[in-house]
Amino acid sequence: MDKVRVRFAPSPTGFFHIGSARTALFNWLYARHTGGTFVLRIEDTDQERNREEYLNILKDGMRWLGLDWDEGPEVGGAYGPYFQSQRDGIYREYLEILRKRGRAYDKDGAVFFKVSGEKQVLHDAVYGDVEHLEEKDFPIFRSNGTPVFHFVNVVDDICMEITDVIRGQDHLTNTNKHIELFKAFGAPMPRFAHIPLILKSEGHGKMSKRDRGALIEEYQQKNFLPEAVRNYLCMLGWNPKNDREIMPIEEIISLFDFHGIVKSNARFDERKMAHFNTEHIRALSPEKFEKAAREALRGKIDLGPDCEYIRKVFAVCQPKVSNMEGLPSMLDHFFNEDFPFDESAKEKIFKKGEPLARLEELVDLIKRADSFEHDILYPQICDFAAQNGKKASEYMPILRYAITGQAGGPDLFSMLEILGKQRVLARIDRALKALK
RNA sequence: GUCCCUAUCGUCUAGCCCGGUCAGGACAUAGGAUUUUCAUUCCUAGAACCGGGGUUCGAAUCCCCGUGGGGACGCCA
Repeated sequence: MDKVRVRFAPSPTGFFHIGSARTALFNWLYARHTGGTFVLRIEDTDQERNREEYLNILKDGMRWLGLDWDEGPEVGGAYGPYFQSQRDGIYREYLEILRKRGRAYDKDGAVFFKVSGEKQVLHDAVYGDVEHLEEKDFPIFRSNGTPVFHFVNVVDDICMEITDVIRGQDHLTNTNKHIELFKAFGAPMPRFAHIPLILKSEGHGKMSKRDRGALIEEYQQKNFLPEAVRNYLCMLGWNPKNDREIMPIEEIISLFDFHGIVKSNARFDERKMAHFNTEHIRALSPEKFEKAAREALRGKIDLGPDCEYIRKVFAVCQPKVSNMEGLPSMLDHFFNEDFPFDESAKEKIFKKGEPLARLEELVDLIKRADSFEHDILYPQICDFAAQNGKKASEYMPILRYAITGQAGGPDLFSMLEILGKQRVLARIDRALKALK
């Protein structure tokens, strides 16, 4: 069997849509699974709508998702150029072939392809055999002289020796036009594999640009883990048939094939996406977590250079983080003694009892404590509460609030240990004054 | 309107090809347990074979017809 060559052929006329991203992903997976070549080809024949910035967003999004291409813009390759706007000469040559064979004719200043009038059968790797009749001749060159999608798509797939066309199911009936063209050129037909569409999480139709979660840049901005987004996208329309979902990409690559692709369209679910993100964050090594956290905190909290303190802070926070968006508020107090006291948290803590009185009682104990180690201070405070005939839960929440300004967060005693006696006492003092 | 695809819990899905399992997993939801803080974790529960015909001893699984959902019918890609 020939070496697999697949391509992702977006047109840079909009932002990087989640559906496009998944098409790119499936192509990439198949290339990596088979040891084949992943080509990035830019279909920029519609001059009206193409914009340089969209191309950058696309390339940036693909790199972020780890979808590296073997041929295409920036990396080059033996089948270039990889921009359709630069392949005009090639399209003219192919047009001549069709003219000579009597399959192309002029009409209204445009050039039309003459269809065979015969029903074509597509042998789709996912959907099986699909019969369809293309009834009408269709334009292949516009009256302004530029070639049309169906034509350039097929010509390029022939020139670039694409073996497998993996694309959205919205192209299923278009494929008929493409089959006609391949046959008219006498070119070998690639294998087709259409993949189901991603539907809106609510309402009708497929995911559109305006839907929440539809653009890859949203996830970049919210500091989702790219491997989490990629993992979730893998499971939308494909599955390994072994009940596993959270998986390293290497495992997915080794398992990926057309057999696992589902035929019915999938509804996007941002909660499940969030779950994948949380799982991937928790699974990060300390080093990778620190790297991701630093990225998420850039411009928000100045951490300074790497040090033991930062590593400890990250270590207690990582198991509590569900998404990187919440990280700045969770970490703020570790790097800022003037941290704010959260109002809604205050309400919750002051709802019953006399938390400030309890806090004052703790001051003495903390002053006398000769160790701030988690395993020593923890029982001490429990004992202290018992001696006073109170529950430890009357002391802990207000202490947490005093030293962090929040009602939740990492384990209290781990934080006390990291902060140390002086800072804790100063914070209690500050809280006592601020909350009176 | 014409054509094409599709149909299992609210959602993503396994099972279907090669009929026989209490129809399995995950997210979400609701309870509970543990953790004298916070969260995690764990357990449990509810929750589906679109409808109707057929074939068969037996249908989620095969066939037909409806219905629902999606897509394509551009000098967009």
